[in-house]
Amino acid sequence: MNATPLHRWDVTYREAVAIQEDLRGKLILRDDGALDSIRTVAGADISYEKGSDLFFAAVVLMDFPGLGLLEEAACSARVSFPYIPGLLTFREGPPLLAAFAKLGQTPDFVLFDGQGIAHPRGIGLAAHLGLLLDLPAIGCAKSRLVGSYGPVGEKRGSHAALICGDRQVGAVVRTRERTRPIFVSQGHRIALPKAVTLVLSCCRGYRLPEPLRQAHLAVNRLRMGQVSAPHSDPLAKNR
DNA sequence: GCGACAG
DNA sequence: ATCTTGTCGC
Repeated sequence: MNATPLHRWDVTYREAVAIQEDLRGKLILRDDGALDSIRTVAGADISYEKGSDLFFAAVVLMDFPGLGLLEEAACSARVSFPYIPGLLTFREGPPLLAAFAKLGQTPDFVLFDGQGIAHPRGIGLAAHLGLLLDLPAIGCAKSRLVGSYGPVGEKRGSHAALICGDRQVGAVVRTRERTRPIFVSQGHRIALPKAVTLVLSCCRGYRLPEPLRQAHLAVNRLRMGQVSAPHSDPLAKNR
């Protein structure tokens, strides 16, 4: 019955690959009905000090399409899995999921800073975590992991297909003029056209969509040990 | 064997 | 990702 082994994070390289190969088939790459009436969006990011195994993760929840901050959840955690291209999920996944667990509300879709299916085994961080969270998810990477693409138009909103093998695995999107494009790919429960549209509607004059920008700012404030939220200490629930 | 390589 | 200083351009 249970063809899927229990998911584990303390794995070897080989086990991690096996988990990815097992989970990739469970991804849903079509638009989900939940995307018909979007009210909220979340963005998540990680930050840590060089050479340290103490990671900080933050998730911001914003209303959509207004993009006003609704909630912020954060967490710190020890990480031992090294950075290996293609296995980023096993390094950043646990802290990110811990932060999501503290979020009071469930977002209608999530933006991750990493690849969705534009990945060697078709399941990057955004796809993997979208699947585990069972939420529509989109991968927004700042650089390429796999695939090739042609020139991207100069205007905001222009995009080129990201091709890997004989498949389109994503889109290279110009979210801001005179700035390098970002790599958008399906994570889970969403089709590519909608993913591109949503990412663009989350941009507010910056290269990165607002949920990811805010999560990035939040996680860095956190690491710098600053008091950020007006109402609560993001790490208060840890104590 | 060599180059590529999300964060 | 992080480190690191100044600097060029809109």
